Amino acid sequence: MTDTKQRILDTAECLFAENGFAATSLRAIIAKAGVNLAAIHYHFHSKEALLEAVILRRAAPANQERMKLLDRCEQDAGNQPPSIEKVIEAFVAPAFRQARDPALGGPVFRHLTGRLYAEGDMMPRIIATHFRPVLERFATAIRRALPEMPPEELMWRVHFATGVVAQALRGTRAMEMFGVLHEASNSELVLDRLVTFLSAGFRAPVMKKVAQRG
Amino acid sequence: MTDTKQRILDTAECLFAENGFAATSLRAIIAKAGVNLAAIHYHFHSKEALLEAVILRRAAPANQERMKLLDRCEQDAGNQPPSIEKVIEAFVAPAFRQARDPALGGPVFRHLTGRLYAEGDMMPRIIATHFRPVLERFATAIRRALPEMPPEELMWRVHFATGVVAQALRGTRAMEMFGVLHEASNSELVLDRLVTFLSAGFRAPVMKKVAQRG
DNA sequence: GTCTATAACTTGATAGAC
DNA sequence: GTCTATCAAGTTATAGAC
Repeated sequence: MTDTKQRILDTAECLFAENGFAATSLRAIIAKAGVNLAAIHYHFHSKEALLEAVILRRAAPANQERMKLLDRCEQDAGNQPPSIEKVIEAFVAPAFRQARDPALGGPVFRHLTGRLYAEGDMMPRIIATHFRPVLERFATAIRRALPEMPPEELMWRVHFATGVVAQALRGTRAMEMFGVLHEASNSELVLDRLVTFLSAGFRAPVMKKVAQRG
Repeated sequence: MTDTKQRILDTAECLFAENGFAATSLRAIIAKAGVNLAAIHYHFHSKEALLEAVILRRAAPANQERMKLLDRCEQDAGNQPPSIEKVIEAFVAPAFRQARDPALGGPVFRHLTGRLYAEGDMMPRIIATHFRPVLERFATAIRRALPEMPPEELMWRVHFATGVVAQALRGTRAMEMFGVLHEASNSELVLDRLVTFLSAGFRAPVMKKVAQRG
């Protein structure tokens, strides 16, 4: 990959994560990257295709790792389904591992992922294309880990959990707003905290009011 | 309030919720509202001031109701702090109540709130101005409801919970992506599900690994 | 592959008639 | 209060020289 192309990808990743897709102009990217405007259209075709390239570069390996981790969980568990803790960790860990590796852009892409998850409907095509297979596989694993849970209830919990993951990935700037000191958000501890919080939510007994209606 | 002004507010609310702030042009608003471009600049001063007006119109009464509900919880509980369930419900219920009232714009503003929560850092000034007092009051209530929880851990759980609330408010379009049938998201049941999920997350025992480090 | 130049269009904002 | 007309700047994208 040429140096120019890579610098464009890096800079775009950074600015999309920082300001969002719509609010980031190509000219802001070329200014920070020190490249020519036409170079973007040469290497990528359009602004949207650039975003897709940015996503794919990091999401593809992360999603492969997610699948591999889930494979291993299911092997280790033998005939039984893996616990909800293991499934959640398999899904979230790759993003944190990536964030700790400067060669993979450090925490920048994690922020971008968080933003994309959170905006969600803003770029449904891209999300659906590159995340759907992984998400469906994990949805199945979650169903198997909690076979007693009514499907409708489980769907809602997955929905809620998506919000947690997005928030956790996006980082802690929201917390800083309140002037709270806190540990680095790529700490291993955050992953543990996340798994604890989510697993408890998933395992919570179904409310009677809800269960009666189905 | 003039009819024009109100139509601008309604339409802007709708489009900001649908497409985000940056991606919504003033001309898209005037087209859908059937008003003149200059009218926006006459009634509001700028695009950003329009957003703030949109937010304030709904957030102010909702936040007042949040405070009132929390007051009542604390009265009912006497000397003891109210349970985490009650605190969470006091915070979230007004948004759902508002969403069920067509006179208050129905679910539209709830979607917008969810988006603002989720984008978070995108409009920190507005969020900080209009939500900070409420959030600080509720943070205190949560601390009192869970006095055993180490403050650092609690901060993270509040951070995670913010993501859940944002996701729940934003609605279910992310779920629809997977073709799942589901009940209406302004159902009373969703509120119960949300409270159940979040309370369980908050009450989860602190992991040993985390507790050791503080 | 990289550049300049520019087309073609959209944006937020304003001036001034009515 | 509401309109038309317009500004100045910024946008994505392209054509064509090198």
